Amino acid sequence: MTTPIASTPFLKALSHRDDLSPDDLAALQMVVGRARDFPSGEEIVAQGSSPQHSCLILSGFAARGHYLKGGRRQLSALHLPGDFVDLHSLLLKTMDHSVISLTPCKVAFFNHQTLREADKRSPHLGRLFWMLTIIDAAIHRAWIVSLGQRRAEAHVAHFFCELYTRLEAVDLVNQDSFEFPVRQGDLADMVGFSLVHLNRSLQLLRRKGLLEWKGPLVRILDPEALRSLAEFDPTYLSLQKQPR
Amino acid sequence: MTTPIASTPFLKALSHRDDLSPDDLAALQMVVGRARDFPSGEEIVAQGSSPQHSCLILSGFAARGHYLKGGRRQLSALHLPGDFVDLHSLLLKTMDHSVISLTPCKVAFFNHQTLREADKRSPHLGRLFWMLTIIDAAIHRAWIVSLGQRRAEAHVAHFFCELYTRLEAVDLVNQDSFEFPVRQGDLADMVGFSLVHLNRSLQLLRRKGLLEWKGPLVRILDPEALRSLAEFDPTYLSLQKQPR
DNA sequence: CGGCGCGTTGATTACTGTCAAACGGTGTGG
DNA sequence: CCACACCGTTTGACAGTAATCAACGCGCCG
Repeated sequence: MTTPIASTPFLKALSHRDDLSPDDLAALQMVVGRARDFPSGEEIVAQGSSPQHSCLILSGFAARGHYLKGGRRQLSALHLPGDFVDLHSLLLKTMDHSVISLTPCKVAFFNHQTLREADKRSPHLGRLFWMLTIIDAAIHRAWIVSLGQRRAEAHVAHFFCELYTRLEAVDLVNQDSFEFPVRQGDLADMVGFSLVHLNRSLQLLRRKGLLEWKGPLVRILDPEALRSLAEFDPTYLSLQKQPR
Repeated sequence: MTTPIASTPFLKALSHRDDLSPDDLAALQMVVGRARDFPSGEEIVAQGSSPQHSCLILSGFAARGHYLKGGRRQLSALHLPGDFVDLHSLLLKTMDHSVISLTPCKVAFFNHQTLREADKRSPHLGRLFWMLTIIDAAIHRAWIVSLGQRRAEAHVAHFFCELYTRLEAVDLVNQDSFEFPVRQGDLADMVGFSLVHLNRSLQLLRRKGLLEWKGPLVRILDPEALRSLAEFDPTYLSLQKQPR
């Protein structure tokens, strides 16, 4: 089974940042990869491996996982549909972490060699790939700020502001709500505190009427208050169309 | 005043990761930039600005700073001699954070246009630039893991393991010691805890005989114990020569 | 109906932050 | 040469946030 790289959310993510020339699109067309389904909680890319492919999330949520002794775990990134998850394995050779599915996921794999050829054909497209990895780094920095400086409630608020904004960019938001069928334990491992404490932080936000999270559905009830509580500034997501 | 990009530590950092072809070196030669001195505590690149240049640390220590309301601040990265600090501004347009000097710094600035031309002349060199930004991202993830999962003592230990390894890669380590003339308050803002608590964590490490830090000089007394305490695995620094 | 996975709650402990003051080295001026 | 001010480090006491341990609730499925 084969799918064009032009998965809808991926194209949306790109075209939010820059215009795609016919050349870019042509180069994109030549990059096709096999798609594969993963159940929830599966390892998509293994820590320590040296992938020959980079993967793109077509649907579902995935994360980067770092495992420590004593069973502790930190998730250093959340990836959503349209995210080119491990472009960096193109240059880094050996994975220092693993990529896991947090929900059932459909994932497309792209051969590194093919990606290099696409880059040669359209250097501009190559720069856009570079840009995607740089935006990932910017998101990492935002997480570092939350982890280091925000207390639990504001940290969680910031997380949802980011999620809301990123999902909006790939048209996965409906009015004020979106699907987020992730377990609280996984979110706890992203924000770096215990499940119990995360749960209590969520309740604070709920009781203040800022958001709702029932089953798989999140509703952002008061985006403005949420942003203000989190001191959220979306600049780092680079959601502006500009020549790159 | 003008300096070749071929600052010694920068070349060392690159050649630790891959061989440089004559073409790469030629392309590197054409990229020259003005060097400038900054006193300690100065803003090198301002948050919110849209730089036309990317900067490379020739000497001294710099950091990325994120400022929040209430005077809180998080430093999301530490940069040492040879680090190409804001290559990402080439693609991101507007800075979501600032770059500041933690010590007196000599910094070289490289015009974006020139960098693009060098990339065109040597796509391999361009890939190496990309790689550098990807390694920065890997370091960010390592910091996220420390912030989220390690308690103070291990977090600081991990910080010094990383610092030691990165400085070694640019020949700035002498036996078991290196210069690190940074204030504890700045380090506290990197690891995300209060100055008082950082100070106490340092004392733990000292009392255990793992390291010494007097004035500007750090001595790693027991690297093995330090690594073990921190669960430090240098894979993420990609210090292996491989075709990229 | 029982078991299971996930969410929620309570009680207690431990870690980290905050406030405030003291200490020590260094540079300047009388 | 000493007093003094300044900056960064260190210490002490206390408050507050988050982790841990353990149990309970609840919906879903066999």
